[in-house]
Amino acid sequence: MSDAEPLAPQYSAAAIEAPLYADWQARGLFAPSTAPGARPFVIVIPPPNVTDVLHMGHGLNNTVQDVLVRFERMRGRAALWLPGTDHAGIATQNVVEKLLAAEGRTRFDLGREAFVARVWQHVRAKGGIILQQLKAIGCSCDWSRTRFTFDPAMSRAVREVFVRLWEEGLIYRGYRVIHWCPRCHTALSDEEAEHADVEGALYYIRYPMADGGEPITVATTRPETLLGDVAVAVNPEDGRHRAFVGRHVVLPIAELEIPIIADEHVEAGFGTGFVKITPAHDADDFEVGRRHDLATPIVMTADARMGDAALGGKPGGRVPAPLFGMDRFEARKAIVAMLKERGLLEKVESRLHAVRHCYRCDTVVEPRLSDQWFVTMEPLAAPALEAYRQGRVRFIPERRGDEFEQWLTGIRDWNISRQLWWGHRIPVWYCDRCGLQQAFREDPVACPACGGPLRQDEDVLDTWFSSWLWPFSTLGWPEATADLERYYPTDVLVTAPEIIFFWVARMIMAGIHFVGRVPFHTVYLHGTVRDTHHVKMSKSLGNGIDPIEVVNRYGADALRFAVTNGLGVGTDIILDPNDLDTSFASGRNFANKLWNVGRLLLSSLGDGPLPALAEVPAGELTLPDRWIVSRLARVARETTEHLERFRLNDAVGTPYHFLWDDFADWYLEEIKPRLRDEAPGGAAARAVAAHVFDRVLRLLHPAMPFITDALYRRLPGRGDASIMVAPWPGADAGRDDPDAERDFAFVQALVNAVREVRAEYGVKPGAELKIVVSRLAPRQAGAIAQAKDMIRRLAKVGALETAAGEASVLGRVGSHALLPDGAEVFVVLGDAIDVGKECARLKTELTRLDGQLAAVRGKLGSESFRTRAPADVVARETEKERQWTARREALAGKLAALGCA
RNA sequence: GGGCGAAUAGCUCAGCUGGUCCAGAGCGCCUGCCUUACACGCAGGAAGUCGGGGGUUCGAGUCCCUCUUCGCCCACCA
Repeated sequence: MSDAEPLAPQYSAAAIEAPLYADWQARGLFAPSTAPGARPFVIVIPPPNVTDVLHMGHGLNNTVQDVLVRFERMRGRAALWLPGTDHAGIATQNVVEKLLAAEGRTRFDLGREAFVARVWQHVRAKGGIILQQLKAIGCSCDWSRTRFTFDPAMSRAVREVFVRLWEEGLIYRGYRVIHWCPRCHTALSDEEAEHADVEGALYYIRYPMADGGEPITVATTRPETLLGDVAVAVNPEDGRHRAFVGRHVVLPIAELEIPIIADEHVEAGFGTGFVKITPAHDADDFEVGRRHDLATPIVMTADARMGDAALGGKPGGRVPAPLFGMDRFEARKAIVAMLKERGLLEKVESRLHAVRHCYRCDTVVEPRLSDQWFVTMEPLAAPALEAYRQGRVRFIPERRGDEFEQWLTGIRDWNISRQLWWGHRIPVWYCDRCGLQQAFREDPVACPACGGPLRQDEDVLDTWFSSWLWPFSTLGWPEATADLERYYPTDVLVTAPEIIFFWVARMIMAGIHFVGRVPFHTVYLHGTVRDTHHVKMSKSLGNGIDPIEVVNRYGADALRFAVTNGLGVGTDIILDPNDLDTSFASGRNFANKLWNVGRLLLSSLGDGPLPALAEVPAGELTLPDRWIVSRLARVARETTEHLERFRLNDAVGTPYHFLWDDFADWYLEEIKPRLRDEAPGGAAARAVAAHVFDRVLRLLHPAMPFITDALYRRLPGRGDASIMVAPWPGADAGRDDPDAERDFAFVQALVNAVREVRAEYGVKPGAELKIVVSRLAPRQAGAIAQAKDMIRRLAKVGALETAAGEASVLGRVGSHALLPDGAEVFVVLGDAIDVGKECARLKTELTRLDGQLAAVRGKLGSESFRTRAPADVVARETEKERQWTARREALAGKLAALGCA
């Protein structure tokens, strides 16, 4: 890739992107600058699951990060974007278990060691594909620092953190009801058990009184847990039922006598007022049971089949033979049928209710009583809340901070143990001889207390227990490395809002607790990629768009343009998976436009070095030159500000419209004749065009890295320098020139007016017209004089006359159009004129003007407006009224002259 | 059940501190052009009661209330 190669006539993303990426890598441009004084700017990637393949969500997430990183790199920061992957405990284990299932085996057939080896084998063979795919979309990550949450170094950080928390007394073992996924065979945290509405039923079941009295009725959505009931509870304040407390009922099917108790937990007004208490199968009931010292019989196995845990693998006890081994949902039906048969089913009401589901496999989660490891979160949450309230970490959009705050305020302890094999094994050892139970930094050989043999806890840690350390474990913590010193804390975290609690909040807590500083000052939460029905894109729903396919068809730049251009702060991205052409048309079109602008310029700029803009004598700059340079100044400022405010849509849209609407449609059209050999003004035009194009390429580079670099390198005098490290256009990008902007706007209005008349009257495209521009202010006359050739060419005008006052050419042979500040243009059409049509045209204009005038006069006529509105607003309205009145008079004059009715 | 957000052209969205926005863009649509950078283009154009209703204000797409519809987050009423 060098500037010696000519630009291909046809833009081909495929032809430029891969070689450029290889070149960036070969030059080491992704490593943070070591220039003295370069302040670091750091982003750590939200590590995708190691076995993931890129989907649009990743495409969006990583494009945003790359835009920010490239922007700051160009601004001279020592930009580091640290990449990596997550071992993703449950997800990855599931993937390999599925592979085994295809072979007709389970992980238990292999055993723990062989299974873990198998997962590693899979990860080594198939893992990390996604990192290669990130390269295809142009991500400028420092690949030399790639991390994996299961790397030895990361594992060491995990171990250190666990032991520290242990030493601080913040880790404890708890026997309680947790969320259990019967399919994944593991406990889940509260966050991993997601609510989803399910069409269910409320079953009203009669429990006969042990003393033969009238049966009571209990309402439940989960009849299958009935066998685990140990009591029926009523609210102590419930007048209707208070008398029942202390009596006993006969638990149906199990045929056991259980007491009726009183507990605050029961809502008196709800249902029948009687609630079955099943401590081993419901978290609330567990608390009730604890308060009343009740037994906790387990009647379901780990895979959610009926079975009395007390009896091991045998039927009996609370679970009678016909139900034994039955799946929970089958059992629900069976138990309901049995109750019905016995006349104990009073009624069934269908009901929509929220049921928790496994976030990895979507199986309905089963509350399960078991021993698990927990982290006491409150002491970690308090400093995080304080940091947030002090503004040491902010959220974009801001409202997401409220969610964060709310969650931290009511934080619950974190269940960190998983009954999986793929993950960081819990570093706790047990001594069966002396009962020691302790966490170790290094694997122990024998019990430090009694010298007896030790066995390690079988469970592994929640995958998020390694993720929450990511911003500092990746930089070498717990070692005091140079990287940690230089790059921590990081700057911005870019991620999806659904991960705030899983990850963002915990990283903030961990950063403060273990390193002493918030891990990033800004959390930018972008939207979700959805289809045209606003359904989140996902592989399982089949409504996804494969970003790699988009790259192959339209290029990474088109992909990136499309996602950033559609990205308002906090809004979702809607794309149509059934119409890639439409979804990515604007990006593809724009890339093509850029390419062709490049072709035009490169064929005209010559090979020699061009003078810098500053070296062109001011006197040689024409009105269009000054105009485009002034526009550029503003566009550079605005683009910078949009990026600083994370308004990516505007950050892309601003240079897009400048390049297309101003630079290509007007400026390039204007300078075409000047670009011909030896044409007057050519030197200035070349210098200005090269300057402006160079700068707009830089402004677009963060969003469209490939095509901008491909073009930039070929600009004269660039040698082979990459735009990646070209300075970001600052105050020196252009030169503000309000006069030039106003004058050029007038010229544009004139050209547009003539074009409209041409279209209106169907004038042949090639035909040159005569126009007379009249009622000109001196400044406007000057503008026309400066842009005469351009007006002739762009409006196809053969003869251009100007007049300070009223034009002498009037009558029924042309069309009038009004220009800014009272000027007007008369387009001579000769016989082509249609008086009726012209009258209609002018009348439409008059009607519109009258409407505006009425509005502004209404305002000015209002006493309250003149006294209460700010003086500058009143002045503005007064000026409007003056101008519009003048226009109206001019229009009325034309109508009269034409003899319109 | 609690909290939050959004409703602007056929579609996807801008419209940032209420007044130069007589309501904008991209895609789509209509008309005319292959004008030697680009038809993935050029020029022109049609298209919106700014979800409904009420209010605040001299003035509201922009602020407040309410209704409707979508969406998100949280949640132990079985």
